[in-house]
Amino acid sequence: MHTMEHKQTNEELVEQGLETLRANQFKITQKRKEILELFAQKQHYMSAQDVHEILREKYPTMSYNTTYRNLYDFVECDLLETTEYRQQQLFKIHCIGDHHHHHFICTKCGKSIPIHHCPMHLLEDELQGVQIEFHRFEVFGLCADCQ
Amino acid sequence: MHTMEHKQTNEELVEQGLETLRANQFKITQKRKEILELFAQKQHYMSAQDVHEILREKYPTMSYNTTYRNLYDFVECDLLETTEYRQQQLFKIHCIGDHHHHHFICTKCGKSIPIHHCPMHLLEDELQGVQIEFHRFEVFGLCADCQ
DNA sequence: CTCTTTGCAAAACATTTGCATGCCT
DNA sequence: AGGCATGCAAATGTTTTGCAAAGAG
Repeated sequence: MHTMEHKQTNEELVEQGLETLRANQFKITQKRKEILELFAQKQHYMSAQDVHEILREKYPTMSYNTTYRNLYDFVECDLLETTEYRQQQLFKIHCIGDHHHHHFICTKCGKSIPIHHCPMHLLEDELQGVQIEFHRFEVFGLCADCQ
Repeated sequence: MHTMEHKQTNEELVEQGLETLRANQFKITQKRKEILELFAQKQHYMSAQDVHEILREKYPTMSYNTTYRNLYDFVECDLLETTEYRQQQLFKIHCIGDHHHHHFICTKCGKSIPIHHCPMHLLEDELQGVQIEFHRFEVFGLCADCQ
């Protein structure tokens, strides 16, 4: 069935990510793999600092810059999606193949829960004459584990 | 008719703002009036820098800090509402009495257009067990004047 | 071997705080 | 007069850039 969606394993997510990087002329480095693995494993929104601290555990010499630049490169490739919260950019893996949706985001741990209602189609009449670039719809609060 | 809403004039908006400040034990200064007048007049989203530059035209000695602190105080009083865009906090006057709504925001000039559809009530079933703090729904793009 | 990636360092930028002076009430 | 508001200056924190050395293909 074409509507049947396959739940991706971490390895598959990482492999798809590497494939995307290759397709975009990026070289495959151990650190890039590590970043992908982290995001495949922990599908929460994380700041560049968060990500960097975790990677430092494994690569104590890794510079913040490497983390930072890779995150933004990954966003360019659509491997990651971002949001901003309290003047910080937060990153999360972008599930390939998932249809358009939004998120509940835990303000404490970054956990995200998909929200499948999107109100965009209701606004065509309200927004005549403007040229829409993008929209964001996010619900913030505490997830069950953080209350 | 109780659904008839009165379109507020700039003066009324400013007067209401001053009243709110008094109610919150803030003193009325010329600069605070000026900030309120600016927001009453130009109901766009503006950064602290934007606001400050405009105020500097009238008060060349005014410090950025005064602008900054007043903006955040006004947010505390619910005189202004905020959003963040490209790592910057943007401020807009909060229309007292207006019912809950969201905005289209022009990425070039900050113009905002109200959107009256809010999808929050549709998500109760999707978001069980979480404690919602707030939500944001914003559509970004170019307004008719900026295309 | 070539071009990309990385580490180190520092610049840029917005936010935020401390303190002395000035102003509203 | 008393306490809040302002100006000045500097600290903070994240983002962003430059350049030389190291690594992937």
